[in-house]
Amino acid sequence: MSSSVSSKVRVRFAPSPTGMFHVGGARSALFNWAIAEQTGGTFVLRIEDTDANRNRPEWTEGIISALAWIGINADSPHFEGPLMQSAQEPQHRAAVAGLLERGRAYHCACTREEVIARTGDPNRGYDGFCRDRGLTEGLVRFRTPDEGATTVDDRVRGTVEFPNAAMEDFAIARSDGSPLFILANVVDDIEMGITEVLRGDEHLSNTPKQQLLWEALGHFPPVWAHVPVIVNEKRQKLSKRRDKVALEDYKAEGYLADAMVNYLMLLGWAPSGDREIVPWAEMVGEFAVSDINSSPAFFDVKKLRAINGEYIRALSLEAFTEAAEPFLDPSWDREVWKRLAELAQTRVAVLSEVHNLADFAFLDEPVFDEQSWNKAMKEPAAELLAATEDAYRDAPWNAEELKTRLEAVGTTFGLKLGKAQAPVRVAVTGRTVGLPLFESLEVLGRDRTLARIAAARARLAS
RNA sequence: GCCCUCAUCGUCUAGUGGCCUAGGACGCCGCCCUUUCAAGGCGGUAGCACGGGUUCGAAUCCCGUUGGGGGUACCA
Repeated sequence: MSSSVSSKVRVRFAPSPTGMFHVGGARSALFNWAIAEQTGGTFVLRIEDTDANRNRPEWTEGIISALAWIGINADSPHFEGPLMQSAQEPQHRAAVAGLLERGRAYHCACTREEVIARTGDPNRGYDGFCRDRGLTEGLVRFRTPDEGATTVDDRVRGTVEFPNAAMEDFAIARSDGSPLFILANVVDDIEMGITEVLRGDEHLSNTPKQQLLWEALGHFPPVWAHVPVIVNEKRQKLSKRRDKVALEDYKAEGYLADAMVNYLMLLGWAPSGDREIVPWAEMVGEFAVSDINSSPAFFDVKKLRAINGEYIRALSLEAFTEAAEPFLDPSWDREVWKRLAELAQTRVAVLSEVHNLADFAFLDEPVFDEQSWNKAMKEPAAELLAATEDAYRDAPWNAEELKTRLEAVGTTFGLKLGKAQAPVRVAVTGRTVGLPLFESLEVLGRDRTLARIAAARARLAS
């Protein structure tokens, strides 16, 4: 067997471009990226596109931009690729030919029905019928050992033994000669000099087969690390169909990349001490594959939201104002938005929430939330609104003064400010909760404020 | 069915035989602050799946049970 002379760490991330890039993949990529950065090694992106009819070129672009979003940048010196697996087909075929030649693999012409008919057990795997028939066509199977066990040394699971008797002679190439995932994956890893394979747990049962392949191909297997899957509230592996898993959706909702990265790293791994909000550079410094948890982790959006909120609040006002930009209506006056941004920053957990918080300032008239209206517009709302309108007509237009005047109005009705402000808030913003009222009024301006109060009075009267 | 695997508050986790009366965070609840809502501060709720061992001593080691998850394609 040959072994690598170089001690340079080479990891890889090998998604198949068959759908939206999802959070589980993102976490695996992040773990690999952390290893590459920490060791000064290389992260190779390989697109596994051997299943031609399930691939679409645009998915590849999506993967690259999604990786870039979470900081895995193609311009980094640690980044290599993307390599298309399909381009490696000659090497795959050569490997199959070599295995065939050395008797490590053989052609098989059995159909599944025939195998079942022979074994009488649909659950049992292939029975090895064609092993020594010397066929020259049909799919290609790898000859697995009949006895003993294949031992996989995994950095997160420890030593895992797989009895060879339970391992069927698995297929490595289709009848048309095209390579199958299990083979192509190994050949590529060998070609690319991969030293550590960190991937999702769902591949653990492929590992003994792949390890056999590495050895049969004349190489020492890499260091394996299988990270637990991410599950939904029902404790099942996240699925593209059932669960909200697309990284892009989270981005579109207003999750910050840094927050997403921080959260994803916390799924199955923890920084030292009682810390959770940790910048990437620090996490890279202390990340260790052997510290990764071995039990499945639930993707908890509530926690993600909380972390995102922390990151949003940690932003400078300028950065926040800018980050929220994609979530604002194009028609909104950005100067007005700038005055509102400061008030909104502590009140959103995801950026998309700024829209409903700020919209009142840009609409011709507020959109009334019925529940809010019914709750706030009770006695003596009509009179209070009238008094407020009067009090505001000649008021110096600043938040402090507006507050003082409404406070005075409230007093005449025996109401504290908390109660007195409710009808005014609903009249002006349409909702019972929102940004601080007097600052909002200051931004809105006298004319629009008075007009809205008058409109609400009219609506109340009818 | 078979193979593999996992098991600490509802959730993510700390914990690697005595520091554990099990720590932190999210969530939830309460209080304070307060023009609503947040933010912030303070406090509370809640957990070692079960049963056997090993040991002076077990959340930590071993065995079993139960429960969960993954795999079992001429998919990746």
